[in-house]
Amino acid sequence: MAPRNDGSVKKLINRGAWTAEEDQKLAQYIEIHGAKKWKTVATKAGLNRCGKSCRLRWLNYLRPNIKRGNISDEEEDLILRLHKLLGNRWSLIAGRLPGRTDNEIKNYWNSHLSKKINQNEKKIEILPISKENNPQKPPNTMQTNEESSSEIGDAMTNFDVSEFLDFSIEGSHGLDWVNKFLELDEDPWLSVDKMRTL
DNA sequence: AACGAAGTCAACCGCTAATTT
DNA sequence: GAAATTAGCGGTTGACTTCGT
Repeated sequence: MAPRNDGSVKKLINRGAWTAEEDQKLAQYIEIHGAKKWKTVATKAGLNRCGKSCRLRWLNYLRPNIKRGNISDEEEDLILRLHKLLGNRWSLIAGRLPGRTDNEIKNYWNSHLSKKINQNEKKIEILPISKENNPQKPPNTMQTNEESSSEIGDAMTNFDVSEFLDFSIEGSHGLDWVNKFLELDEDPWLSVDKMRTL
């Protein structure tokens, strides 16, 4: 990505894509001094970048244990389900997917999953309403988060949000918690498997 | 092979919340 | 308690890549 030209002549702050040299400088500095006070990191590491940019680069790319590559089916399931529960709270969703960043999940959602859901919505719209299929709900229940608030509300009555958001709970990054919280989602109209087959 | 459209994703922006002075 | 600073979040942008014609 080429550096952007915002017309500023006061201070030539680097923008755009990071070079390998910048990455190395940032990683080395953080290894020694830790990842805090990003403004200081930017200057002390000898980076002609703003602190914000350094933080983002570290969190989304340089941080250890970053998982790179394709999102697995299991992870996709998780994202879909968590999004249903949490909405666009990407950092919370990312917190439940070890090695994945909020930015990555947000991008994945916008480029892959939102389309799938839209397609599914359209499919469901043209289906005739059938009590056999879903005696309790109309077919058009693949709604947005705003629209689904009542459903989320129902789910919320069955689980403790604060507990859900408490990352100190042992095993919160494992799969046990997934079972605990997401078994709630038994709605056949929202089956992730269904969406994947689209 | 050339071109435009669509998709992808790293990075930036603006805002709010939290923390420090 | 107020102001300043820092951290963090979600939305958006735009360069690059891939795909279709």
